[in-house]
Amino acid sequence: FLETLEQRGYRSTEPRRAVAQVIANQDKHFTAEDLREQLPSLGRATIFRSLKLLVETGVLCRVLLEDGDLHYQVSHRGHHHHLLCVECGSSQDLLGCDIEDLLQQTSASHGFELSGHWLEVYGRCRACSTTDQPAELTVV
Amino acid sequence: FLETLEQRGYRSTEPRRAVAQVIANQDKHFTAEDLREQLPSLGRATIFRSLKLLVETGVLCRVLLEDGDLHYQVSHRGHHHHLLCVECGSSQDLLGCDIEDLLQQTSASHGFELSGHWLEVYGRCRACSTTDQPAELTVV
DNA sequence: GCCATAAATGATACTTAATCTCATAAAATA
DNA sequence: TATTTTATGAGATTAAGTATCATTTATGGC
Repeated sequence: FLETLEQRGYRSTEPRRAVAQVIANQDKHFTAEDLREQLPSLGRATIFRSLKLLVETGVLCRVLLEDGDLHYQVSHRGHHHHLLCVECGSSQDLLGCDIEDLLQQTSASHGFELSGHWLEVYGRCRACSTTDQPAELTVV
Repeated sequence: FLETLEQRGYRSTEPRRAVAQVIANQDKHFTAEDLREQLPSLGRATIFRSLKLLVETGVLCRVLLEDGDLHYQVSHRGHHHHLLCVECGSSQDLLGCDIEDLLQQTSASHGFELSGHWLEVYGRCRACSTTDQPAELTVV
């Protein structure tokens, strides 16, 4: 995580190491506030600055929840999408999705020069759809 | 616009008519703040309450801009997506998109029970891609 | 048309999320 | 280790939206 920073000329500081440590332990998407709770010694601004930096460098990506909330999660490199479980809050990455081609065609037919897109997919993960009772509604 | 309200038992009030009037004249997506500027006589809360109501009843839909900003625009009924021009801020609706089927398949192969999705497509509209110079960068 | 009542409004306080400012502290490197 | 540049933290500030509640307004029965 920190390597990317160094490559770009950013310094390896104690707060940034702390942030890296915490996000590495995160198994779900999280908010800036989540980080703050786990890193009470860090200043507000530092948390946000770090998050911004991490998104810019591609270490984190942003996840749009169904209710409009914006969360963060550790990112796989490159463009990808998320399958977000609306019950347990887990997320899987969607890598082999052919949506690009489809969009390219559709856009072109509207005279539109495609430059990017944002896609989030919501549903229930395997674990949650086999148990009828939503086990952990409070997690999200 | 107002018919929907009446059908649901909401009252047709002066402020709501004013909001309906203004959004009908909107040719692009807009923010709550935009409305406020055009309706300075209305209270803050009323604007937000109206917007919320209009989204719930399907008259408006929310649009996620590339930079994460959330805007509103008049909605076509039913599920659809937007082709958003990143230069002039215009948007076209994408109705005949087969993405559902594709997502359904992809999700299933991940053991995922699909329940919904959110898609925004960014690029340049026909007008902006023919002129090399972005005519109105300030609009968005 | 008038009145009672239920709902909507507006002013303002509050909340939440994020950014800005700037003096201080810490890294990197010479 | 001294210098310089960058990052940090505290707190003020902004922005977007929600909550509260007294006042106003629409609506439906009379």
